[in-house]
Amino acid sequence: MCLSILLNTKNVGYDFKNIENKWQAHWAKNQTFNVDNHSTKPKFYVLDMFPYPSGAGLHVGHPLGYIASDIYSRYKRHKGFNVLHPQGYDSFGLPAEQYAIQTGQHPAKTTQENINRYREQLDQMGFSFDWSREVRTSEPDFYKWTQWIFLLLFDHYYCNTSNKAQPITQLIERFQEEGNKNIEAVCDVATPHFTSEEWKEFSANEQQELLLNYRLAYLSDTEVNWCADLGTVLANDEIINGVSERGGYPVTKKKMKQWSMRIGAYAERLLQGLEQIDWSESLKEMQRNWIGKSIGAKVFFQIEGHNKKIEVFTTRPDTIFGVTFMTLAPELDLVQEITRPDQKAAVEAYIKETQKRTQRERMADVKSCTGVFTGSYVLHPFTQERIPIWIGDYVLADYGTGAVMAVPCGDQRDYDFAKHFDIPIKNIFNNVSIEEEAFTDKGTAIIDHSEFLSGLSYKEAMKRSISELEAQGSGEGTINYRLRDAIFSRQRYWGEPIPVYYKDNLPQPLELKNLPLTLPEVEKYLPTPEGAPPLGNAETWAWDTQKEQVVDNTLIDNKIIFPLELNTMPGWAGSSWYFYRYMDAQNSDSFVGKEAVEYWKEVDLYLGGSEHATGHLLYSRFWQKFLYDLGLLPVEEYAKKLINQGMILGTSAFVYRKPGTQTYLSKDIISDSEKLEPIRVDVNLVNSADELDIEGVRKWQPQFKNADFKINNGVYRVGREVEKMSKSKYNVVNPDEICEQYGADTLRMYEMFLGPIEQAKPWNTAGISGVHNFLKKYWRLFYDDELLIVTDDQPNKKELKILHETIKKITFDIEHFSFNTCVSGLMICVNELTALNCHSKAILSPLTLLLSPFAPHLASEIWKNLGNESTIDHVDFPLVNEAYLVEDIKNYPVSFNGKMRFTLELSLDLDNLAIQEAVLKDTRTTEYLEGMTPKKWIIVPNKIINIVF
RNA sequence: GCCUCGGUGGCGGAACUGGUAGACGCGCUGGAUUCAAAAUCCAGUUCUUUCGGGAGUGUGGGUUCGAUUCCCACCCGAGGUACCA
Repeated sequence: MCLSILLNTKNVGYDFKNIENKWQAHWAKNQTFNVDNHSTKPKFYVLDMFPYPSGAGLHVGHPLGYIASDIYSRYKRHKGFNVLHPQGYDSFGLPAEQYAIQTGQHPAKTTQENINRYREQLDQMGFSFDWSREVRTSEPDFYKWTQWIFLLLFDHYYCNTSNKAQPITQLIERFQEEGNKNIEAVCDVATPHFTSEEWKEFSANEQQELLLNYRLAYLSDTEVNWCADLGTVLANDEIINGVSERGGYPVTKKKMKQWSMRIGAYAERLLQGLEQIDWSESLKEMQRNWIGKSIGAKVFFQIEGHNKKIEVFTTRPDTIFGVTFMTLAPELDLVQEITRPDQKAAVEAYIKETQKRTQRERMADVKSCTGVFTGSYVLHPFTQERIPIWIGDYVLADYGTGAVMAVPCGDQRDYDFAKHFDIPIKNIFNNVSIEEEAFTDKGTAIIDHSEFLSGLSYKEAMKRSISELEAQGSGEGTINYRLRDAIFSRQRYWGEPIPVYYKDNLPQPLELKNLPLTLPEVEKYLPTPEGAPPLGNAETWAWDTQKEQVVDNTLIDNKIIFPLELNTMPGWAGSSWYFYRYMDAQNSDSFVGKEAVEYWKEVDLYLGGSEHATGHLLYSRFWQKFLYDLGLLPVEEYAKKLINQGMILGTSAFVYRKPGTQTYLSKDIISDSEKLEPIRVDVNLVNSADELDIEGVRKWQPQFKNADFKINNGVYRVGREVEKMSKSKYNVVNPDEICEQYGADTLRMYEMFLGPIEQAKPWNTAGISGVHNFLKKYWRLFYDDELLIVTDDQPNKKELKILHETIKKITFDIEHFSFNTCVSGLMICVNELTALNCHSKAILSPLTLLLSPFAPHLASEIWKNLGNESTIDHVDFPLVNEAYLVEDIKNYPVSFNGKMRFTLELSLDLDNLAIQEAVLKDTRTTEYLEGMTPKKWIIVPNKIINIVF
């Protein structure tokens, strides 16, 4: 017994613990991966999406992308590049705030603790980060510049003539000269026209209000999900079935004055920019769809007996004669104005109902058809027919104008609505039946019963209807984007303060020299009893315009001292530009120094999850384009290439409780008819055969202390389910334990071996021993126990072939981010060399370099023991010598007449590239080829052979 | 609902532009070594079979001499859906 314990604890041969401690200390001491902004080497910037430091610590899903980017960074260093590979923390966020609400601890404190834990875990895995450039979005030194960018956005408008952002001062000058009638600028729809004289007569406040309609950061009334009981605004994410996830309180829509970003101004450029970047086609497609460009027309419908017109956007102006009703989004202000007294009650009730539904529910629900008639009519622009106005929640207020002209014969949604409410349907298509469903095929449509449009195709009718609408002033051709302006206010504590104070209810920006405007201390992190954001709890949160500093609220006189903004910025603010800060993290004069940004320019490889496709990855492109317009950044797209890593899923474990009892049935003795409550248990209490550690569970949670576990054949078997890895699901697997048991190199290789980097996959430690065994086997190529057994023997051709095949494969696979097949390739190589009993230094030395990006600790140790003076980290990667590969290639893929392919076994006369003998290997095709005699053979070594008949 | 991605042995996955499906690893089976265990090594392992073969890459069709790969329809799973990060 004693003996076996002794033997088990002694690590024979590959002692990963010592090796890893040694090299991590070496890297830290020598700052091996700190990178210089002045280098003669070509630059390469590898960026990870920085983590949010959560209280659960880093789990095995986090490092997946970091390992991949680290492999690539190390590879690039071996290829002679000056590699910038930084890391930092996206340290503002909701969870820290919620923890603060529960415990009263300052979020800065818990964030710092979490960061310390993350750092420890990251260091343990041997990443080659340049930590001297670390950034944290919640540090005043960093958010000073986030606030500065906000001020820049506030100070600019989007000029459609120069097609870029321009200073607001320029706009003011033009207003003074000519008013706003001829100005091509992106602004709010409702902005009235004024002349130069009128502008000059406006009061200063009136002018400021008008300018807000043009600023890229602006204030406007926006709808939010309001939960009165929690006293806070909720994300759609936090709402389940119309009630809050926490507590189950009702949620309603509420209008609030909020900061927004005019991202819509950049819609077209965000779309066009996708063409220049090497991102996956699927991700670009997601962004395209999110931006949602559609070409169509605005049409104005005169409201009967009213001086107003309703503006609609339609992609099908060709079907304008098929309009039989109009639908408005229930939340439009206009609805109140036009509702007739006899419909008032029904409309009000309907609006109330809609307020309970989230937008997502409304979009997801296509089956039920709901709506109410307002009692009012609009007039058709061409026929002057009366068209009833309805409201319906399938129309969304923030897409287009929130109003649609309904053409039931040409749109299925309108068709269903018309059928349901018995509204007439007009068929305006030639020779098409609309008895069963709407006719939506644009390709074959011929318009009929439509005056001047009759007989025209879709394309012709589109053109003609737009020109007719324009001629009579009741519409115009236009382009609409689905992309909405981004709401920028958050009623939270733990975010960047918006550097603005209010004078006469108008926002006044601070200046750069006043930044950072640091977060005030508060007693409570909840909203105030009056419903103001948490910053409303601060006692020192007023701006003294003379002293230019934050002072006590009691001093507010609205002459010199004014109240500061209470909202904070959203999570995406800091993450929209952090990658530039890494280039020059210590710079206190600028967000990034000119020299640094000229050198690094842009990110060459960006790695992160695809869940950010339409959030972070769009917002950051928007800010990039804006800062580029101002001449602050050298490129319009910041990330040349992007790889999305798939999420690692956890395998949760369940025990099954009989309702109302403390009896739990083993999974294998449950009959189908039994209704049981599945309860999650910690996956760490279950072994690989799904057997539960019953005693462990009893200790784990009090509810199981006296539970009755019904076992089968002596074991309790749990149920399994794959879902998102999360602390609350008790399925988190921590990398620390694996590092402890197998070492970081094994963890790194195993995570890569698990599958393609871009694919989502469940975490399963079952195969980890295979990778660990590989590293042990690798070690044994070099050492007999502790003694180096590498020889100076000349390698034979077979060994050289194995090595060069592997070099070729690894190089190709790293460059294509196929790290799982890299690991396989290395395994095959080591197996073959072991079988040949190869210990030749000429083979093993380059092989060490191949291993280095994947298992850097082990590679470093071996490299040093091979007698190399320099450490392995910046040594040249081995090059493939094709000569070793060509030699005995026998199997060539063959194509006939450039079309068919199969395999041919050839004996080649390599000197003349002539075929000596050819044997068809693929017998299934011989039948087809019978009687055909080749006229010409075209041979390209290592490529395809073409045979022309 | 909509957008994007995925579905291959008991498991993770491989298969380059359509050409011997299941590389590599796990697990399992048998063997060697060992007093025994660990570790290591060797052999086998898609299913089925009357041992001739037959079936097989989510389902149903299509294109092709030939389909995991291309096209159409469907089913299931994951991510996103605008205040989680």
